[in-house]
Formats: sequence, structure tokens, C-alpha cells
Amino acid sequence: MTGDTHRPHTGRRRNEAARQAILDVAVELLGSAGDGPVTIDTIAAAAGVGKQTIYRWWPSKGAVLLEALAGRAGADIPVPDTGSLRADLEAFLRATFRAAGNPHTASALRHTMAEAQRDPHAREPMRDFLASRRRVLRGLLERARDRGEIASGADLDLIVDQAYGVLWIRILNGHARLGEAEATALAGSLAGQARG
Amino acid sequence: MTGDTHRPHTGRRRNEAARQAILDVAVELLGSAGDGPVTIDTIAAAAGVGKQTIYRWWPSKGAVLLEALAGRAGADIPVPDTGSLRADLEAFLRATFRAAGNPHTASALRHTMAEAQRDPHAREPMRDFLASRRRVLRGLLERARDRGEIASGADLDLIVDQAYGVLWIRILNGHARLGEAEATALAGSLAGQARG
Amino acid sequence: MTGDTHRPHTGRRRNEAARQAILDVAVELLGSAGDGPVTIDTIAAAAGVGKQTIYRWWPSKGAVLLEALAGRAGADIPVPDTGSLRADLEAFLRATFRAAGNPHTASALRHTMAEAQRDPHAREPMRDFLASRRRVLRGLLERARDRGEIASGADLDLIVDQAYGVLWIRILNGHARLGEAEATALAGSLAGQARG
Amino acid sequence: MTGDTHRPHTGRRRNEAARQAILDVAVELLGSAGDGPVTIDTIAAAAGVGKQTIYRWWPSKGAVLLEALAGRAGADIPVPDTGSLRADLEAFLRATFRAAGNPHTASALRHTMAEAQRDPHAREPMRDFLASRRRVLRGLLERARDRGEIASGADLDLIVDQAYGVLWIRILNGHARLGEAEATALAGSLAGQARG
DNA sequence: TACTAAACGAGACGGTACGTCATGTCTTCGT
DNA sequence: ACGAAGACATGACGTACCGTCTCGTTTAGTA
Repeated sequence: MTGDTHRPHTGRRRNEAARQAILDVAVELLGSAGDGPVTIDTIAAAAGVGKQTIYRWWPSKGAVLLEALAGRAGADIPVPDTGSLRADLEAFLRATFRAAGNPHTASALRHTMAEAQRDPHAREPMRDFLASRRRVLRGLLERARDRGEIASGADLDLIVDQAYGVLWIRILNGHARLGEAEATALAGSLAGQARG
Repeated sequence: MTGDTHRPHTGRRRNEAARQAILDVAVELLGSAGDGPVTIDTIAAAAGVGKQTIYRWWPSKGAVLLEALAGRAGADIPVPDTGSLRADLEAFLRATFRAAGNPHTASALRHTMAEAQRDPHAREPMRDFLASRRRVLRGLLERARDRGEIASGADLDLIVDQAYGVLWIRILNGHARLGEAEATALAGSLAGQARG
Repeated sequence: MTGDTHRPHTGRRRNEAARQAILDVAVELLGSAGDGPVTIDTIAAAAGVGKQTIYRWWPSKGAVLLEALAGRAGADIPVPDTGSLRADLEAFLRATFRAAGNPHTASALRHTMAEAQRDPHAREPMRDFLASRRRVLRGLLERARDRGEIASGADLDLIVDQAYGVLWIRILNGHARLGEAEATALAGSLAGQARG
Repeated sequence: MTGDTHRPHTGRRRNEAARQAILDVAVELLGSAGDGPVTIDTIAAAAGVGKQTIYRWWPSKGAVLLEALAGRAGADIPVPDTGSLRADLEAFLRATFRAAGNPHTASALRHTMAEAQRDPHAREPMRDFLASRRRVLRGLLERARDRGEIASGADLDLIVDQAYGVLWIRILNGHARLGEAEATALAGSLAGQARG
């Protein structure tokens, strides 16, 4: 960025408190699993905000939801660096599964992924969000590869997708648990495969 | 699907033509990627059917979509049995990815998965559909295990979920291709992982 | 297709009870002078009807209001025929002023005339409504002319507009009463003028 | 109005140019018949003024409109004094009808009268405006009465209301022209009526 | 020359109402 | 008695306009 510090910007500034309230409320509603279908009116009312204030800054409901989600999810997943692929992977996946296994977070992820399929404005943010998560995991793998723990020809992106694929299909379909045991097993499989 | 043509019946029977028309139209609309949201009115109109005829036989839009999808997807995926895990897996995944990589099918899968998140009536059929696909792949793996190609302690379900996880996350998020090369790579990874 | 001569109208018929409820509620709300601004949502809620049911049959709020008004106003103004212009005019204007002087009716007329200025869909119905009222009064005058009570060259339409002009300007601006005394005075003036 | 001379008043003074621009723009927008609804945002933008500058000096949109209208309408209607009721009335009504018959003025009057029905802040100014116009015409009639051209018992206000009533009902409803011929006819009728 | 107060253009804000769209239910009539 | 047509209640959507509330800037009087 250059030094365009002198933004003129006449007029009232965006109310940051309102923005936060909207996102907070969105996350909260997204998380309350059973409750009805997360409405813009509901968000606006709960945030003490006019609907237009939402539509002034986001192009659609999906976009709000995505931004709300992206701001939260993944925030508390530390990236371990123990020097061992197996241990790093296990720690990372355990933290990830623990977070995603939380019913509120899972509900939010489900809702949001569904929204991203129907709302074009939510597609791109969702891609960005997932890309950022994938990037983190890929970084972890790259470090291991640099240490020689992974064959240099291995397809790191495929490993990443195997990890997040298991996570997402279980979130969306709910046919299996997302617990620490599952994370450990998955970490073991992937580490073994990578070492392959 | 099956030949229940010759069954005698007293009283007026369900109009099988209407049922088929509804499912056909649903699949078709589901597949026309860009076009607006798949509506019940749209389906009814395109099928030349009254809305009530749909709601008489299915509890909700999602249920129709799911049945339409389940009747098609997976129908043309043969289950290979070459005697080699690696070859079986590769053949199966290549066929699967080829089918799911088709833009129309992918669009239908996307729509339907989204619908399953919001429509309770679609959850169960979606679970059944995915379970049936998983069962097929698991059967393939079990045969390999019986042949001794897989360590007896391996978590077959985890392998299955990795396969379908990669498929679904790429369908839903569209960040990577779903081609034969990807299928082959994935088959190699999973076979290696299974072999231990 | 040929021969669609008499389409017998398949499908559910319009709910006449709903239609009446909408118009009744509209008149009632229109008449409750002080209360806020007669909303479509309010009408729908009070009539126990969905908004779409209103918009299915009327193009806009103004059109509903106009039809509601036209169905009521003027309904209870008898057209006298005493054989005397002066007496007929007086009776007619007294009844008209008495009706229009009623605060509820006046409020409704005011609201509706205002709506007709802003809503293109309300213009035409308003013209029709006023035309029908003018026609009644003009008929009364024509009978008097046929009896020789009015000079054959008199501009009956002008007389009619003088009468309804006084009515409306007072309704809209409220600078003078609309009582029977005023009706009597106006009847006298107009009868004198007509007599030439 | 007067005598607040000793108010210290520090700070910037009211921008008279802005005030004029607002009123000018209001009149112009009010007059552009077909164009959408006259909005405060539109006025502000067209006048190159902030909305607050409008609301600082007027209590509501209607008030602006009214002041804009009152400042223009009636300004160019001379009050004739020929010594003959009939001639005075005809001259006055011809000038009035000519002005009000102008499509721009008519549009402005229509809009404004509608606004006065819904905006309490516009009611009083509208009453004042109409009262001032009525007063002028009444003055004309009073002079004629003083000359003995009108029966002393005649209800001058009723005559005035007939004149403006015809004008307004035709402006608002548009069922008849507002031309010079109509003005002449009306003048004749009212003069005859007044003469008794 | 500073300082203070008010008015200014810009524009974001909380609201209210609008008119549209989709869902799932409920008539009506033709076959 | 089934089924296509389509009206129904419900409720969310996204837009428009209202009148209010900041922003930072300009303009006048006061110190």
C-alpha cells in the first residue's frame, strides 16, 4: 500500500459497532441449531440494526453469513510445530475436529455451506474461507516435506483435501462422529500415506 | 426402475407416468447449472403436473430432489473386481469422478446436498443415498481385505470417507478438478494407505 | 391449439369472502381518521389474508382503496325526484354533504384522493368513481331541464363541478363545514344560477 | 417575526443560496409531471445540498413542497379592477385557470395537495396558501358588493369555494379542461349567481 | 490572530412499507 | 376418484424513502 493516508471520505463513517453486532448475531443465530432459518430480518432485529444497514455493506444474506463464519471458525486452531509430521498432524486435526465437532459450530458450517450453494454472493467468500484453511494445513505439510518427512513427489493438495473432505462430509451428512479419536486415526493414516 | 409392470391392481393406481415425469424434470432442472432456483412450481409446470400430485407422494421439495438424484447417480458406476485393490479402486474412482465431474451431475449433487441441509425430509434420504454409495465402496475394500491386500486392523470406513470426502468437498467448493487424473492419484494414495 | 372457445376455468376459484374482507377492512382502516397510514400489511393482517391474495387481484394499494371506497360511498345517497329542481338539488346535496361530512367517510375520501394522485393504478378507478357520482347529479339536472326548469343552453357539467368542487375542496382543506346548512345554501345558489 | 435583533448569534449564517436552490429544485421536480415521486434525497442531490440542510429549516418534505409552491403559484395572477363584477371575475379566473392549467403547475398543485393530506406539517401551510388565494378572490367580490353589484345577503365564501372547487377538482381528477373558455363560463355563472 | 459556534455537503443510520417470490395446503372441475 | 389448474395463508426477500445522526469543512462573529 502507498501512503494514501488522506482519504477524504466526507460523510458519516461506517458504524463499526453495528458491523460487529451484525456478525456476532449472525454467528449466534447460525449456531442455534434447531431454530428456524436465520433470517435477515431476524439478524437485523437482534442486532438492533436496520435491514438496509446490512444490505448497504453486504450483497446478500449469504455474504453476511460467510463473513461471520470466516471471522470465527479457524480462529482458535493453533498450528503446531513439533518437528514431527505425525504429531503436528494429529494436534492440528484434533483441534480442528474438536472445534468443528461442537454442535454450534457444526450447525453454522452446515448452514453456511448450504447457503454458499444457492447464493452466488456467498460462493467466493466460501472459497476464500476454505482456501485459507487449506493453506494452513498445506503449510504444515510443507514444513514436514522440507524436513524430509514427506516424499518430494507427494501431492500435498490431495492430502489436504482428504483431511478436510472427511471433516466436511461428516459435518454435512452426520453419519459419523467428529471426535478426537477420529482425528487421531485420520492423522495416522495421512502421515503414513505421506511418508509412503 | 424394476419391472413391476405386470402387477395387477384393484382401484385406481398411481400414475406412474406422472411420477417419472416429475423425477425426470427434477433431475433435468437440478442439472441446468446456472438457471435459477429449482422450484416446486417449476417442476410441476415442466412435468405438466399439478403441485398437489407432487405433494401427494413426497413430503417436501427436498424429498423429490433426493429421490430424483438417488435414482440416477451411481446407477452407471460398475463395481470392478479385478483381484487387485489398486486396480479396483482406480477403476471405481475413475468412474465415480467421471460421473460426478459432469457439470450437470455436479450441479444436481450440489443443489441436493444444500437442500438436504435445510429440509428435514431430505436429510434421511440423503443419508440413505450416501450410505448406499459408501457401502458399495466398502464392499470393494472388504473383498480386498479378504484377499489379504489390506491390513486387518485398517479402518475401512475412514478410507471410504476420505474418498467421498475429496469428491464432495470439490463438488461443493469447486476448488479443484474432478477428473480421471485426480481419481487415479486418489486411488493410489488410498491403496497405499490401506496396505499400511 | 384450436378450439379453446370456452375455457371453463380449471383450478380453485377466487375466494369471495376474502375479497369482501379485504374491501371491508380497507374501508374501515381508511375511515379511522387518526390512525397511521393504512398499510397493505395491515389490511392483509386485519382481513386474515395473505398479501399475495391482495396483489393477485389488485395492482397496488391504491387500487384496493379505490375499489373499497367506490363500493361504499354514494351507496346511500338517494336520488330524489320531487318535480322541483330546487327541492331535488337540496335533498341530494344535503344527503351528499351529510355522508361526506361524516368524519370517517371524509377521512376515507381524503386518503383515497391523495392516493389517487400518487398511484397511477388508482387514477382510473378514481376517475370512474367521480364520474359515476357526477353522472347521478347530472341526471337530476337533466330531468329538471326537460321539465323546463333549466335554460336549455346551461352548462350542466359546470354546475355539477361547482357542486362537487365545493364538496371536495372543503373535504381536502377543511376550511369550512360540510353541513346541511351549507348544502341548502349551495342548492339555492345552483338552482338560481341554473334557472338563469 | 420582528424584534429578535439582539440575539448575539455567533456561527455561520444560513446560506440563502441553498434555500433558494432547494425551493427552485422542489418546484422543478414537482412540475416534471411523469417523473417518479419527489424525494427528499432527490431534492437534496439536485440542489447540491445535504439532507440535513433541508431538515434544519423545514420540518418535513411536505413543508418544503408547500413553501416552494406558495412562493410561486398565485404570484402572477393580477387582481383586476374594471368596475364590473363580471369583467373582474372573468379576468381573474382566466388568469388563474391559465396558470393552473399549465401542466407543470398543475402537476405541482396535485402533488402538493396530496402531500398535504398525509403530512401534518403540510396541512397548515396548505390551508394558509389556499386561504390567501380565497382572500384575494373574496376581496374582488367585496368590492363588487360595495358597488352594489352583489346582493348584500349573498354568501361570498360559497361563491369563492365554487370557483376554487371547480379549479381543484379538475386539477386533481383531470376530467375536464382548465382553459380560458371554462374560466369564462364559470365567471358568467358565478356573476349571475351573485347578482341574485 | 486565535477561538468558538453554527451551518454546510456527504452519507450512514434505525425504521416502515412496499411489492415479489416460494412453500405447502386447499378447492374446483374435467376426465 | 384422480389429477391439472390454480387460489390460498404464511413469511422471507431485497428496495425505496423517511427523518435523524455523525463526520470533517467552512464561515462568522468574539476574545
